[in-house]
Amino acid sequence: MCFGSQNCLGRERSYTYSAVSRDCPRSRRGSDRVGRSGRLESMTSTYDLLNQRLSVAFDSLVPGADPVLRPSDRGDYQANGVMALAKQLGRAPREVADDVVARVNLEGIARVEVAGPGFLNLTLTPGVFGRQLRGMLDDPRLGLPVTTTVKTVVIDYSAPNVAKEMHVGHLRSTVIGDALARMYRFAGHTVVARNHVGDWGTPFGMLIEHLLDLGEDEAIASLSIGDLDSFYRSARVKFDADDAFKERSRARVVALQAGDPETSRLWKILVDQSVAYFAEVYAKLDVTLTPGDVVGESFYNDMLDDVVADLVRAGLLVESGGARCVFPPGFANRDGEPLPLIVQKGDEGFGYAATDLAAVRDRVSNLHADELLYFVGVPQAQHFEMVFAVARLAGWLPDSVRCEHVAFGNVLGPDRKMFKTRGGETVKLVALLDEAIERADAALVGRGTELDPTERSILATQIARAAVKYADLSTDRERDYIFDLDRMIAFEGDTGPYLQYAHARIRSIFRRLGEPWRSDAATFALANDAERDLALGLLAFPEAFEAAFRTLQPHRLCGYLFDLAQRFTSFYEACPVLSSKGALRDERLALCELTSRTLHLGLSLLGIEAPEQM
RNA sequence: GCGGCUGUAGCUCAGCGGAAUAGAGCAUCGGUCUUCGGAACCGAGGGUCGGGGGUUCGAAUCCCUCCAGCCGCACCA
Repeated sequence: MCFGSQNCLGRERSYTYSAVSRDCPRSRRGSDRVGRSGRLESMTSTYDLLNQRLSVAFDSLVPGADPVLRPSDRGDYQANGVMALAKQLGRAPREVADDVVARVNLEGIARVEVAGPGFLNLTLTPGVFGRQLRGMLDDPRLGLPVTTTVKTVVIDYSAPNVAKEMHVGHLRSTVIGDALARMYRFAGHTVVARNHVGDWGTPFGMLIEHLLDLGEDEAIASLSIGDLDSFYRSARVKFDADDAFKERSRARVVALQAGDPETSRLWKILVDQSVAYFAEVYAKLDVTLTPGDVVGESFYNDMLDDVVADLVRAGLLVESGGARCVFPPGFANRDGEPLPLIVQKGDEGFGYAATDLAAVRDRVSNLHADELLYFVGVPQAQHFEMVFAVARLAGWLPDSVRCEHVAFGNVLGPDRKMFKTRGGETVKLVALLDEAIERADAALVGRGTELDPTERSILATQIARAAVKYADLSTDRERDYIFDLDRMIAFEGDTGPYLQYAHARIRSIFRRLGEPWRSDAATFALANDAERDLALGLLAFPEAFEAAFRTLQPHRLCGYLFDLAQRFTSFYEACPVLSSKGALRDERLALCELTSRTLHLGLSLLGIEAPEQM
């Protein structure tokens, strides 16, 4: 049975692949180049290059020993693994260090020296700089690899509620989830985005009755302008104050659950209007979610009986206090008694645990997911632990499937309390974005921009989005974070606009250049320290991406990009580009080109635009 | 009570698969500017890494304990 649009949309969609982001360079997949040998080869990052060579030497002393290679302020990189190795071997660290140096082959790659208790400080050769930078220039992916084992990854994020306004609480899930979705797609995986909207449950009785009271046309008009909160609130007020309305609402819930056609039609109106509204918000946020990704709770209605049947068959379902529960081992309530996951409530209704279980089951068995990622706030940590535990007990979730609750902290106001308006209400997401846009626009005006109002408004929107998203993405997900518009929109320091500005300045250089420029002739002498520092920063892009991707922590990529932007502005101050001549000019232009592309790609992986001018 | 998260410079945060002087942004103070976009750059001051123990040649990082704050803990999602 197909209740409504979401269900249909969900099924209509091919399960294999959904939205490609507007700027997600999936189409640019082309890093696999045909090398001199004629084989398909992918660029090896500088870090990997060093690590591979060092590992050979370490491995010859103790199999599998890790060089512990890190960026360094003493050299370009340092390897700290010698001390641990020495301990295992029971030898003096300096002696082991000398031994490693004697065994390692870094010919033409780096100079090594032993320092301190046994550090290996590595200084890259000019030759390796030249080769690696050239490799990046010729690679649209700038050295970021494409996976050789494509996985199907289900990313569950955003999850607003039907007939309810999206508020700041949805911001983090939406922004962080979207960034990871983009990163996964870029890495070559198949992403199935799932927007698990709240489209089912008892509130829908009152919402439908309220819709009828208003009249359909009136209700649609009210919902389509995005005034969801007042719609919901009005329904709630009537429900609390009017017994007759309350009675109608209850009856309506029963009708909805029974699949009454007229009730389903009315329900669908609510859902459709809300989904259309969400799409507007996503567009405003520049997030890749589409209505096709909406697969709400109701989608799983038909599967709940099977979920229960499976649990019964597995002997896991226990009746307790009138409800049907599973007691996964290791969870206790406040009295120290086993804590249940309530699958079916005493009134026989299903709660969110049942839906979440059905979703796991569906995503593994029907979508053939290799990974399940849930971008949901940290307060739900225990809930997900229990759901995953039960799913494993029930056999729906094999160990081979990576399943993670990618939690994030709350959004707090500048007073460190949950972010609310003066009146204590949740802050609408659109109101927040509009405010940011207004401030960005005012900043543009204040700077005496020459853009016409239309261009200016587009730019202000891009800047505002960058400010808000970067602020959210650039700190460790799991911590609560303080939403302070003043700081994030300041355009100074570690902010999205600063990164955009760095990028725009580079683009400006190429605009001034007038003629088209090709990097083919560029070579890298890196005579100036600022040039070398910038180059070193450029080479580190693959590690930064890899770290952010592997740990599902976009803030690592943010930190890298900010560092790169700083290296660039230092270079920009110290090294005139356009007024330099000959090979030096080409070299500097090439560094500009690479920096520009790295910032652009890096930001796009975070879901942040990089305008050509600001 | 049990479980989880957090505590690093005045403020906001990195760093936490242990490593050589604990980093950044903002704010403060001082410099730079007839040159590619000053939304910039260079520099300075500012920290008993919540307290205390322990492991280690070496701890912000690992272990124990205490303190403070936030969150979750049976039919709302």
